[in-house]
Amino acid sequence: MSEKYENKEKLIEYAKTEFMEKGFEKASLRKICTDAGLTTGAVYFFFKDKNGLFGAIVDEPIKKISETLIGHFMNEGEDFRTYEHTEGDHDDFAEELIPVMYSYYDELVILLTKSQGSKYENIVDDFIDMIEQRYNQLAQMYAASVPGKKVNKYMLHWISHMNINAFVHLITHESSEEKAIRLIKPILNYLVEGWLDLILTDE
Amino acid sequence: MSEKYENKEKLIEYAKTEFMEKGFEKASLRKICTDAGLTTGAVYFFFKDKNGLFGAIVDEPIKKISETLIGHFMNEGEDFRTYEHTEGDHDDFAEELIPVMYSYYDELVILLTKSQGSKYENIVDDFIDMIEQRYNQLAQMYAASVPGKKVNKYMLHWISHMNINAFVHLITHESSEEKAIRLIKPILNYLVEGWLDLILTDE
Amino acid sequence: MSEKYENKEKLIEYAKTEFMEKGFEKASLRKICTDAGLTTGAVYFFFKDKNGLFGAIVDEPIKKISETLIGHFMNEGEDFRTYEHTEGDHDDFAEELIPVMYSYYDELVILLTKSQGSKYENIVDDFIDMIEQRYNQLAQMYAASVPGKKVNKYMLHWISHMNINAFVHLITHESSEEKAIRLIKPILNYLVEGWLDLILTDE
Amino acid sequence: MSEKYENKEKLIEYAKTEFMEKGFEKASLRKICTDAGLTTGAVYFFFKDKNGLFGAIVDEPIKKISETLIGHFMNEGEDFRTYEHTEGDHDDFAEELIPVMYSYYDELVILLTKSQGSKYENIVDDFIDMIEQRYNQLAQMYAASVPGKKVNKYMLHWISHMNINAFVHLITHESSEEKAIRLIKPILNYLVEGWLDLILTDE
DNA sequence: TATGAATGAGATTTCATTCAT
DNA sequence: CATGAATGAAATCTCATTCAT
Repeated sequence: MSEKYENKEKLIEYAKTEFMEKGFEKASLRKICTDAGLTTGAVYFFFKDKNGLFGAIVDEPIKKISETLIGHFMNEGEDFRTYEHTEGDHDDFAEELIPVMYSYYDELVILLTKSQGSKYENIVDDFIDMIEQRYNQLAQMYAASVPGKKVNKYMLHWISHMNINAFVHLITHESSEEKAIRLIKPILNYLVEGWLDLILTDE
Repeated sequence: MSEKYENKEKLIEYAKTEFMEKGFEKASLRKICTDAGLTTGAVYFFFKDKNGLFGAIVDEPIKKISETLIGHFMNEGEDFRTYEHTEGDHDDFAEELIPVMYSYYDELVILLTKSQGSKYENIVDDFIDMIEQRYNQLAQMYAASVPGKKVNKYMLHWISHMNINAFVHLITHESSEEKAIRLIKPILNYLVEGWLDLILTDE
Repeated sequence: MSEKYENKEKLIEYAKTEFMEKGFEKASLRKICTDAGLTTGAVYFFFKDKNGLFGAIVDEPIKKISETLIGHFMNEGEDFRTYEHTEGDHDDFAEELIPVMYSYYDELVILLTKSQGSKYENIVDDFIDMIEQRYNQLAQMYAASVPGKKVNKYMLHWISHMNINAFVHLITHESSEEKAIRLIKPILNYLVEGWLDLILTDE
Repeated sequence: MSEKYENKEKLIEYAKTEFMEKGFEKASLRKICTDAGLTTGAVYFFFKDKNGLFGAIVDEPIKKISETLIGHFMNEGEDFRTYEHTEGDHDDFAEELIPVMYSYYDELVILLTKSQGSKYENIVDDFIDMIEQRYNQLAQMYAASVPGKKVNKYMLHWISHMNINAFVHLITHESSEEKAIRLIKPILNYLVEGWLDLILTDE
């Protein structure tokens, strides 16, 4: 039973190494298989194709992170009454997301830095889109309460980009989860200071 | 004289198109040459290799931008007496850099988004390094004046990253130079607010 | 009992679809099995190999058609006294063969148009050979009665070819049995007109 | 100069052999190149792909045959006044077409019997279409002159098929041009006897 | 200046088939 | 009765690069 997925797991393991080293595009299936002691065709029994093998590595982390993002940014639903996020909010968010991220450390680094050429190459943009929608809601509410102002779409997108990027930068530059948590909090607070002002433009 | 490098220029022109479409890695030299009405070997007369051709597109913009960066961040030399950068500073910087960037619009977009696999794939990091050194000087000075504090290297790097990224994001999302200038100023001001605090950690 | 060969039948059914779509060569056993809800190896329990599976589809129609051909062209045995086939003869033959053919419509279309690469790829030639032998008998008799003439082997083969081809063309271009019967009769009559003359050459 | 296309010609030569032996589908480019003393990639310098290489063999014969067909079946244009083709007509046609065909003997045999899987696999149908159009004109004229009759499309197609097939059968069964000419004439005469009657159906 | 030819290495993918369980 | 795993061979094609001319 423990042997059942031995080779599949082996394949995934060596794939991680190869993708990490060379990136999706230049990674060689032949090498992965040889390293795993299997023949090239074996990949195609377990996975649909090269993207499928890559997916076997990154699909779960993507799912978990998406869920966390959705849970945090969507669950508050329609009934939030204030756009005043406090420091605590960010701390909670960080304390929820960082552990998820660091439990898939290798996988995430691969996904975020080595996916070019794969069908996941735009995954960061997807994450950005997710939070951008929420930020847009907040911004629109705020704009409605400030006469003569409207939401600046560029700034909204850039701020969303910055937020996601803070996490991407974190995991790609700091391998310790503990340190990561300590670093991300002030960063989020820094980013939140004045962002609403930045986002509003004269009508 | 104008005909002398006709073919070289043609090659560069079609290379831009191809690199823009497919990225460095997947771009086909054969297609570039065919499109230019030349044969494959021609590239190797004018350029060392694929990277050389890519360089013919991006070397000049890189040089100009580096000069601007150095000019702004280094020229002040040792004699600056204050870390208090004012809004005007950033505006000057933006008004100097943006025109340079937008005068190489296509080339820069290629460099910043399509260079993976080329020897320029880490160019953004190089830019970051350049400003990071200067920020480090400022931060060290500031730290020296605040007892019990030292510079947090991670934050320093991240802030540098953010700054460069603001420009990268700009040129890859806003094609109008005029609008770009209007957008970048509040962004730089936003970023500068509180960054020194962020960068200092308890010793 | 009806369930016993359920999977075997399922396999055959999906094989028909696949062979029809892609032809023997390009048909994928893996796809057939997947479609049938089974795994690749299953084919090799029920059938010897790919050709065996193909045979499971076409063997019965081949047998029935061969029998009809033999029955019609051989049964008359040695005792026919005339080479004068009348219209009625052909009508009888057509009325006997067409129903057999159309009761295996799908199978026959597959056999006649999709068997390239299989061991059945020359089946039409086999059918031709069968009737060619009989035509040869007739022709030799006729030749014997006409001084200075001998049978032209090429013409004999071509006429046989035409006859079989009339049926192949029919089933691959007309799916209605009723119409098929109406069409084949004048065709056979057309073909029989003057064929004996064609077949004889000056010695 | 005589060496200029040496390798290209060599490639074509060995391709003929390989295609003839195994058919388009199963033919191995690798083998063709090895036999020609070249590497696999060489094919892709001279030709677009496998179909391109096949085309280098069969394109010219196809063109010549099409021209002959068109010349014979189309040139008479609008001014033909009778549908009564005489024996001489067929003889002329045969004497024109057969030499063309036999001057591309190998190429045609490959095209007609080994093209399955290539983009030429339906070439025979194309030829049939060409003459079918002309036969249709003749048949419609004839039908117009016989009250209560109309053209039977199936018969029209079948007759066209028979005519083309007579030539296909010829070149694939008789390698001598001289004999071919002697054989095809009576065949065409045989086919033309009564074909108009066959083609007309009661309205 | 550039061509045209060719290399050589490698890429992903597909497939029928086998076999222990 | 059928699975699931894996093989092993081959397939087409693409590419940057080289080099004699």
